Amino acid sequence: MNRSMYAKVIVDVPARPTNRAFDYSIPEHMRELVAVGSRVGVPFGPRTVQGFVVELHPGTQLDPSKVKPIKTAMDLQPPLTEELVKLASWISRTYLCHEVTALQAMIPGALKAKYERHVKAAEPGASGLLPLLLPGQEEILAYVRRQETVELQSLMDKFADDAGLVKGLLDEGFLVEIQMVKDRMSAKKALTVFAPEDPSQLEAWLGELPAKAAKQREVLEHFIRQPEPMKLTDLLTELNLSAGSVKALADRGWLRIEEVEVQRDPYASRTFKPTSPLPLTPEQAGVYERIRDAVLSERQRVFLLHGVTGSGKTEVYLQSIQTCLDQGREAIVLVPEIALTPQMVERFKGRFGNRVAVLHSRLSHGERYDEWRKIARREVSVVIGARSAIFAPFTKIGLIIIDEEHETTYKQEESPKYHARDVAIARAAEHGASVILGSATPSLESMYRTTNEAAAAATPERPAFELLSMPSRVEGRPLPPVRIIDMREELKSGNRSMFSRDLYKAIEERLHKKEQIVLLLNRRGYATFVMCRTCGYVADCPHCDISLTYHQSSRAIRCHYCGYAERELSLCPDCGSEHIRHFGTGTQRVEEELAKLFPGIRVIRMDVDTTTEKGSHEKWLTMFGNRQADVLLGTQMVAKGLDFPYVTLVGALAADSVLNLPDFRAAERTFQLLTQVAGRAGRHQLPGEVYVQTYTPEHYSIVSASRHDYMGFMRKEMMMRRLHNYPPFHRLVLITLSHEQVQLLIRSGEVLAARLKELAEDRRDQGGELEVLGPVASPISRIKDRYRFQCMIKYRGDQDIAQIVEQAASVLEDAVKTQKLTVSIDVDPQLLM
DNA sequence: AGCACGCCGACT
DNA sequence: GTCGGCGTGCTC
Repeated sequence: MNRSMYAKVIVDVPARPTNRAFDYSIPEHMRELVAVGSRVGVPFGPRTVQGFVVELHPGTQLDPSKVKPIKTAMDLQPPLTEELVKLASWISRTYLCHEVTALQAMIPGALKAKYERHVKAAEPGASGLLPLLLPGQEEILAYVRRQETVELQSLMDKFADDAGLVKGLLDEGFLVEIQMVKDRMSAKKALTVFAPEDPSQLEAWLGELPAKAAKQREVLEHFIRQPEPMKLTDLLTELNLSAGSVKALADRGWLRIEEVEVQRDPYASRTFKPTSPLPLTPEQAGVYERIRDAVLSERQRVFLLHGVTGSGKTEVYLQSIQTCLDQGREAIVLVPEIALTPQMVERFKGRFGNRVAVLHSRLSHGERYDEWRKIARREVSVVIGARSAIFAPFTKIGLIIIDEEHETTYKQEESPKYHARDVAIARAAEHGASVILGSATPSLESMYRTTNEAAAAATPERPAFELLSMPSRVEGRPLPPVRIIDMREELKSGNRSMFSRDLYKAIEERLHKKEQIVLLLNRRGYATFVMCRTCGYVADCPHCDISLTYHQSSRAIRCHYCGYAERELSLCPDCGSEHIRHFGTGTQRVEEELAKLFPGIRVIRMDVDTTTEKGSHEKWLTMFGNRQADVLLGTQMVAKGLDFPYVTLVGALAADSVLNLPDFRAAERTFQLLTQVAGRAGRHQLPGEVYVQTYTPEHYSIVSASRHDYMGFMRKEMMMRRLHNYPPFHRLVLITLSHEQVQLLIRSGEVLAARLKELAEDRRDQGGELEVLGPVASPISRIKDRYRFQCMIKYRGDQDIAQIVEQAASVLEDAVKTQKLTVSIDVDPQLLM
């Protein structure tokens, strides 16, 4: 039997006309290496590109003479499972991205293709070429001959002035091009020494050694004592010898030296204290039993676990995972990047030991790749990680947990703009797995899906959720009392400081009692904007539509969108006045103020400016945990998941900072943030207290948060959303156009909106609810010198929105191609910026 | 996305 | 007459 085989390949060319599978034949010798999910190098037009095999067929619809063979097979084992390949197609249809973009998102960065173009000199006289060389070409050719092969780019760089000559040599065949598609990184390998299978042989050989070969003798004796394979470098250091002696033994065939893959284990040097399951409270037990039954049923079930902060959700997760593992299945746990702290990792490693792989953005390329390989080889059965860990290449998933499910980090802001929650539900359907969405403040979208109304409209694609509740904290500790402080009153009484009198007193008291304080201010830098008091000039970013933020430490004003920075202003660039003032308060300024008000106070500031360095996040938290600081001051990142027993005071310095954002979710975000940060206080023996400073003390999000009243907030917010046709009642698609020229942008926006409105009209005639808003300038109307306009589609139910959006977007195809207009489509956007 | 092919202006 | 500009169209 010698029937040919064909592969359908999605090539790594993210463009509309190439967003489909291309057929390739599989050469005989590659049959074993090419499977669904493999990466292959394929000829595509005049070049070679990487692609993913998505189907295998015994035949092809095309004229077989047009079908080219696959050039290289890049993997021994396909990095993607068939299920993931299918999922990529679902993602591309659901979120309107190129299929290859979805596939790329599923593999670690280390496996992203790296294209290399090399050249070598042609065989002299091979084709009877006459040496008709231009001046200078001889020199280039000689250079290439000396190097054997040269990377094309480096050759071009070296002979930059004569790029045309290089091209000429290539065209006329004096130079031959070799294209390579390579991994960006391969597994780390180490030479490893192996003893023979039968160790008694070593004893015999020991006698055969010449008397003077003392070092070789030592090596043999070592392997008699310890026959396990050993890394060559370790062996050399341990026995203090040179590689020669080991090689001599290998040459005799007594020992074997081989390259073996080694793993970079970021947690290798750490030991984790094993923990055993804790006894569950009746409340936890009730929830756990529901989940256990669902996991054992091997059917897709989605639970929304609403548990107040400190109700012991993590223990329920751990025991549910245990059930899943006992069944021989695997589990994925997603946590927000920021919550992926050593505290969290420790709990999982402590319970499941080396069956856990950890994936987060702070790992190096190589470390991340190695953790991923452990998953691919099924050496682990639990993955804990940030958003992209949802693509863990497991084959028998029993349980997927998304902790803090309301967090916006689960929505990827770049293409593919997927939501990990929806991907989790889709994977669960394939695996017959259960999903737990856990939160103290569930998103309205998830909460809505536990209602009867949603259940009635449920489809296999969008199943209804089951609500589980844990309303009490473990050991009956009360939620801390929350005091709302009206900052308008403070101002009236002449207090212009960022600390209200009550908060000031409370801080003083904690310092006295040697207890700890967490302060939240959702704004980094020193001041929000810089203004001249004489003429009103405000320092704006020259590339974005946003004011510059003053940073005390670098004495610079910076743009938080594009990174533009300039030196602080001493004189107004417009009027030359010296009256430059910094308005608004950022974390840096609070830090300074604390030092002034409470001499000797020890403050740890945590924001993106102090936590970019690898391991810094952990370092600060460890310091705070060891009570080496009195105050932990920071942005959102201090609100999540931290658990320190001596924290008895939490202060939210500007509760309305999020509330005033131009986003329909502003109230929800405010409620979530306040609830989360309040949950940091009084988690252990010492009772806690929370102060919320605000200029809008009557707003329902702030009042509800102060009463720990999620249900009250949720009902009120649901009403608002229903009234304005916002999610969860309607769904959204945001289309953002950007271009350097406003005029072209406005024109394109109008063309797009007109087409959308036409299509919406048709749809409404058929009974669909769908409205089109815009075009309007985006809230941030310019970023990095590009203006931005947006259109929004609000629609109801399970309409096929993809079709409409694609049809409408196609009217811009010309402008995209010829004018460099960019179109970005965001299905279910989380941010409307 | 690249890259080649193809059709019109300023040069030997 | 040729070199080279970048508009147009295809890639199994």
